[in-house]
Amino acid sequence: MDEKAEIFKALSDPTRLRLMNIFLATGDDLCVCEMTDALQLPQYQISRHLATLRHAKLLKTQKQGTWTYYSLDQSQTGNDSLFQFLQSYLQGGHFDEDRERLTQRLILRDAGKCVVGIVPAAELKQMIVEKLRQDA
Amino acid sequence: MDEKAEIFKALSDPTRLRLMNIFLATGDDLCVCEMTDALQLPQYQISRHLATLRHAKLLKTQKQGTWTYYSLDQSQTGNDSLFQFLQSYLQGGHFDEDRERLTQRLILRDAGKCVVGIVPAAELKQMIVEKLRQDA
DNA sequence: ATTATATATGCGTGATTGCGCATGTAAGCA
DNA sequence: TGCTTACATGCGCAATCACGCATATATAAT
Repeated sequence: MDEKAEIFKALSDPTRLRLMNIFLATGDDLCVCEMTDALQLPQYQISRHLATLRHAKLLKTQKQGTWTYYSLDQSQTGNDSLFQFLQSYLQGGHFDEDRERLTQRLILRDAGKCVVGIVPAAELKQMIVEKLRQDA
Repeated sequence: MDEKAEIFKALSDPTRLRLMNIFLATGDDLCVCEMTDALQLPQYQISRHLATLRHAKLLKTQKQGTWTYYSLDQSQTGNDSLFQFLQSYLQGGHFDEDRERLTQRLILRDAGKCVVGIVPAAELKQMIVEKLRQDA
């Protein structure tokens, strides 16, 4: 009971809901810099909120060199039904814009992995153009 | 988005989860004294938490004389799916005990309505016996 | 009118929360 | 070894929260 309350407390912040929405949208692993770019918030803020979600056992982490990948923690009992509910429940607001920015940002990945840190919003489009040219 | 966060914040407290569980269990209207007896907490605490849930538009109220009946607010968009999720999500812990105490307490109703205020736990069983004798 | 009852709320307190700023840690690279 | 990069965290502050205690409000009953 207290445990459930802790989970809802973790979901009781707009930034953390935006983070959860992003994970539910991709179903993929994401590193901190990608989420920082998607939500357009200071890195330390993203880090803190991710830690909160991890302590609530909604997310899990996996380190790969300097990069830390976060993803939905499917191992916890009840999380599956929670995630399924959230996926349909989180709509409207700025959720869609976050998803769009994330989609853009993920183009910069190489072989499915993040290869750059935080990208200033002003430089993203140019970098995407270069990336697409390289791939061709 | 902020609105959704507010809803989860309303759900981020053990006592409020117990209250929601009780409403989901009965689907019925309940007055403050009945919930006070079911959760075995001070009246002012129940009142405060109910106000929080009402402000989050999870519950609505309806006055009948001195009694105030609370019930699930089905009119808000998204609440239906939320309630459906919660009903299966809230299990175990002390949720079941609350439901049992509520079932007992509801026996004291007359024609489906509450007719007594807060009943000290020590007196409940005796009152139920009398009530059942009257009904027969 | 007065009293009793059902519910709500003002107030003070200790605890928690989110933010901003700065810095710490750890891994990769020159 | 030293520098850069990705991420985490200590600290102080202002805001919010839940509780306990007492009291206010409102309706009903005598």
